[in-house]
Amino acid sequence: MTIESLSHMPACLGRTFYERDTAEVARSLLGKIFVRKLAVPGGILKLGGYIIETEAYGYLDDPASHAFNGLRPRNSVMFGNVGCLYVFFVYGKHFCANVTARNRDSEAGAVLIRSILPLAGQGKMTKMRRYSKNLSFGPGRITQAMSITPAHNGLDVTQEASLITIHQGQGIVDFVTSKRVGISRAVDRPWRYTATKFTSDLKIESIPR
DNA sequence: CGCTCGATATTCT
DNA sequence: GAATATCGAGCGA
Repeated sequence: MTIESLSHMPACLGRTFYERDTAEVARSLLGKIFVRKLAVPGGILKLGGYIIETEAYGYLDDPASHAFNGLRPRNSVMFGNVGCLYVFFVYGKHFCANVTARNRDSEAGAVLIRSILPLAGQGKMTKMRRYSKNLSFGPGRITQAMSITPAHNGLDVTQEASLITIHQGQGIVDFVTSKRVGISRAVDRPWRYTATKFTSDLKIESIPR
């Protein structure tokens, strides 16, 4: 199955979807459809794809989380409403996109969107990337391919009218859990989730690096 | 294929 | 001053 256009999408996921344990939301986001509406001459172009890799970042229980040391200018969105986009700048060069999520007992948390399997707008994403055919496997590559910047920090992804939304997808039939990458603290937490098979006949051989 | 390294803003020590 | 939720170039095999 392939989706040529994203013009007939189910309603985007509501607030309550993100009001659960951060790790549970991270796992649940696998197979959902991430949509970026891009203003182009003549209308709106939809870029989108299946979320196939995520990581959960908590609060006081997670020394690797930006929120661990408390509220700062950069991480303030992690302490705000759930279902909002948290975009941050890393290594002086790249942006990473997260969605805030936590249960009612926690005060901060977010899910890093690490990889997306493109379904629509591949041509535009290729132009945005320019230097690589790897469109959207890796958090920095996703933000470049879909033109996501700190200008979108705090965006509410549960509102249909938002430039970035997340929708119900086909679901997945299998995924693997592993350790998070690119961190040096709390390295043993199994809070990375990678889809390995979808309910449709889509095939994911492996995520190229 | 794998390894090393530069870029360089924000935060931490 | 050091580390960092990354990526891609340059190198050798």
